[in-house]
Amino acid sequence: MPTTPHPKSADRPASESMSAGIPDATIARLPVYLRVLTALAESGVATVSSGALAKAAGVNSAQLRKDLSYLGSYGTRGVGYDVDYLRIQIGREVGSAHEWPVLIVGIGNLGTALANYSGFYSRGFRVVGLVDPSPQLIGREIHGLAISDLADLEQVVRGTGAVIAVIATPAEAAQEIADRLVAAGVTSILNFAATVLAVPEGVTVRKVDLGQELHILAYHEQRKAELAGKGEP
Amino acid sequence: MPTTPHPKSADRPASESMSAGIPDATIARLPVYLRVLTALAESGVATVSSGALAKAAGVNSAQLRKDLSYLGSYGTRGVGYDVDYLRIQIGREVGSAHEWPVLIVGIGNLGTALANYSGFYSRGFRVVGLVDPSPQLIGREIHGLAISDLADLEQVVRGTGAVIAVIATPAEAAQEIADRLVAAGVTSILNFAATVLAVPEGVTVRKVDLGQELHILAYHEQRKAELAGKGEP
DNA sequence: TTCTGTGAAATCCTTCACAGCT
DNA sequence: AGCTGTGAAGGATTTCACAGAA
Repeated sequence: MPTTPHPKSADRPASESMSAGIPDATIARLPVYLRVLTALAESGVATVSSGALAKAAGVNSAQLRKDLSYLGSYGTRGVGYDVDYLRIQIGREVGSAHEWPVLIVGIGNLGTALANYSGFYSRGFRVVGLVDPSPQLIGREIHGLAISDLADLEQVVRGTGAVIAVIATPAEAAQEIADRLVAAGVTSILNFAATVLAVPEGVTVRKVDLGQELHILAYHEQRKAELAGKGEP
Repeated sequence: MPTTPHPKSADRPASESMSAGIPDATIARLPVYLRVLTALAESGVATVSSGALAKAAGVNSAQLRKDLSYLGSYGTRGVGYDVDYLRIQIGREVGSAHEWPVLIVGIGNLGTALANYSGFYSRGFRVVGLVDPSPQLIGREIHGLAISDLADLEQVVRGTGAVIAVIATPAEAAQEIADRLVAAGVTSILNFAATVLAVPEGVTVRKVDLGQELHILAYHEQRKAELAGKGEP
């Protein structure tokens, strides 16, 4: 999985009332199921078995059933799952019932790609703010949304009510921006910068490092090459 | 971690000669250590303890020591690790001794961002091919490299000798492109398209789904909101 | 004494296998 | 008869805690 500086130690969150404690690994897969279910619904499929859904999502069917069991018992034994109903249930759990306002900081190539990424919109995220320090970019629009000056970061955060922000700046700038975002009220950060962010307790950071992903592939390539060197069975 | 359709079952790779069997979780962290070590070297630091390195990399110090122990015993008890030496060792293991030629398919916003991403170059990857079907893009150059016609995909793969490819196309096109890449000799794919790729045994796929990452953040946000509802300790 | 290297314990995740609805 | 829901087994990863080298 993407190497995430996890919520670390964290005292057992005390009150486990009702819908608590879904494993991170599971919530990472829910969006995949959601996408497959959407495709099925569009194809007019009304019910689906765990086996079929699992295959389309690229996971083991037992895993799929266990994942869904964390949400509740939404299937029918002997039949399968109702596509539309399951879609609603997963969507609710995953947070897309909510419309999340998202702020993107750093409108370079990557930030622009993210601002244009339609996948966000269709999954309940609204890009409500674009921020960059470059005078050449400030004022330009992407999908009708004007780029704001980095100097006004705090006002943009407060004005949009965004609690989720994406950092797509050079590594050098990332920590300072994270500090300012957190001070202004952001509590979740998706970090594309190649640096480890220090944030206070209660703020969640997920890191995506593109070079890192390639490194992992390169490692597997190297292993393959080594294995090929010695006689294969 | 990034939700990766893992090499699945995979028979125990038989011959465990010398440097075999490093856990995936560890190799996912090695690039992070590498980056921190590079920064330290540039700051003129000659030795570093596991505690300091771990803190800078955002991991537990026991974890860092265990990770490094898979590579060998490169530290000195009572002292720490020699920054330059450790850097070489990790670099070798992680595959950056090799210069990996990489092909990018789909030169939209994301593909362009990737083609411009300097992080690749500095870590031993060379973008040697850019491919897109759009007549408006074919022939344009990014950093002196011209975009090739998707129709010529196979020739580009063979001509460059790339075995690692990045797919940054719409989801609909991804599977067909993956099939063609594999047929032409590519054995590792980094997939940004929002779809599960089916590939033959022996081909490694890593998937990065940007919307998915946001979903996970949204989930944590929702949990925070729920917890805030009931009296905090 | 300091800090690494590593068995062993603890935790987290996946897969199996089967009881129980429909 | 078919397919879900889930204890329990099995793996993998993380953390602990301490023996041992400098």
